[in-house]
Amino acid sequence: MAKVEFNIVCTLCEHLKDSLFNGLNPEDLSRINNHKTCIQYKKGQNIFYEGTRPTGLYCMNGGKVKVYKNNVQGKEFIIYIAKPGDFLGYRALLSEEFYQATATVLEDAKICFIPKESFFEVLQKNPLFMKRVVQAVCHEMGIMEEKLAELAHKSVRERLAANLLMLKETYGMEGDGSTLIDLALSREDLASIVGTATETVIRLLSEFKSEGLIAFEGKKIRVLEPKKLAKQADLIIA
Amino acid sequence: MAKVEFNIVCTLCEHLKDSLFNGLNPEDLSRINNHKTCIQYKKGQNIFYEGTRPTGLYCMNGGKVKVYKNNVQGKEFIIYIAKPGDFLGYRALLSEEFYQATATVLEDAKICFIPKESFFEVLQKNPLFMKRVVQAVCHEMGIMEEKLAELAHKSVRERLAANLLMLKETYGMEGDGSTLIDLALSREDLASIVGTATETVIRLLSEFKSEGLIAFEGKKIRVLEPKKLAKQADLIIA
DNA sequence: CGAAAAAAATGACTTTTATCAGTTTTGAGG
DNA sequence: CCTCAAAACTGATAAAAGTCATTTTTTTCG
Repeated sequence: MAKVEFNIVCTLCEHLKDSLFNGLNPEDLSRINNHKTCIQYKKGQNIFYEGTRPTGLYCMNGGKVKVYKNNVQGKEFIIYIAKPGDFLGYRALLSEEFYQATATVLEDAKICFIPKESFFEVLQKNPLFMKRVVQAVCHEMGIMEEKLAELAHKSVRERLAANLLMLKETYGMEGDGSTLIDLALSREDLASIVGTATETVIRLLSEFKSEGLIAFEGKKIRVLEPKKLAKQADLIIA
Repeated sequence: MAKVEFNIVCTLCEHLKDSLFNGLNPEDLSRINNHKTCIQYKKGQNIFYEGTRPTGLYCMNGGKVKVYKNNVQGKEFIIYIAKPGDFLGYRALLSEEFYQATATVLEDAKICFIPKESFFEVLQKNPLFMKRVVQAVCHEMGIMEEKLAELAHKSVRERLAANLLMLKETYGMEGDGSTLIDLALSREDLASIVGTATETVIRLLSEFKSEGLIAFEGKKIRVLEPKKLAKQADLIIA
């Protein structure tokens, strides 16, 4: 598949406000802008592969990308799902290690690539930017600690409920008193997020549906009763 | 319990070489040194609590400390075990959030406390130090991603084997062709590391023992057959 | 539009692991 | 050295979740 480039100026990027680049001085932003390459990806294309060396930073301008690890049997575990404004692959870049995960496009995406050198230059010149990146990384790490504990001690039902609420927070679109999770996830992907088998997710989703907690809307899920879902997630009873 | 202080000079600290402070210029190291408070803790004492705000950085000079989260039912999940030279509580400090975990002494410990201001001052003045901290945080995050995937898709037996090998790498003491894990962990703590029930750990450990993979030495575990243990962990067969 | 492939769903069955209840062993402190 | 409590261990049982096989539905694309 040929790479389809597109063009955009960082200062005019509609997602700048959601990005770590927000607040960067014009000079540094233009340095980023002048060195970046912007590419359009189709669903299913890979951005980077586990085991390869990062050569720069990806910055999401559109679409959704899953970042996941494959285990020996080929089972996926999705670490996170990147949306416009998010950085992609910065962990391995900053620790100067190989990628430990693979990134694949879930919904057609526009992604800008900033070469390692330009990113590091701006990072080193700009302590405030560095501080914000560090804060973001450490915040991210806190989320992972949370996930670890959740994975260790919660049931699949609880984890599914918790993850639906999390997806609702991040990708939710409000509408007629409920929230649509604006993310076309397959049951298999949802299972890879929760850390369980596809069949189990299917069964639990239909339970949640018959209990009136959620509804299906095409490939998407609508959260009808977030509070009841939270009860399922929090093990208040069990 | 009264706090027992002790005194040590950073430049003479035997664990400096294992620490992120290693390579710091004398001026900055003396700034750290002049502002630190060093305290001795007994087994069972807490260093900090989940939900409180960090006021500085802890730097381990002796002993072992577990950092863990409690779930609703009071079940622990141990995120990591800190040893001399390690920083403690830097994640929440850097992201300027509350502690998300609690730290409790496993083996009598000597820990130096560096006030937030001094740490940040050195961090901001010293880009190279900042870079090393960022690298360390990002490396740590990679380990967590690994753990997440492991927790999601490996069986308890596999996880126990993997964690024994990990503990061997970090706390191992070589001796007569095998390695002693120099860490007095209760079965309960080991279960909290693996993310399972105490009884399950006990059963699996005695299986590993009867298969000749490990041996018990007082409260400690000796790894006899790391390769066979790795086979158990890696799901090469299953 | 229609055929083929992919995804979702359902059912039966098995395995893993948690839980509970009880016993034995160990270790700390008087 | 003895007592008591905590930790380690054992066994039985139940629940949760994975796996496999099969069907139904949806999607893709020639």
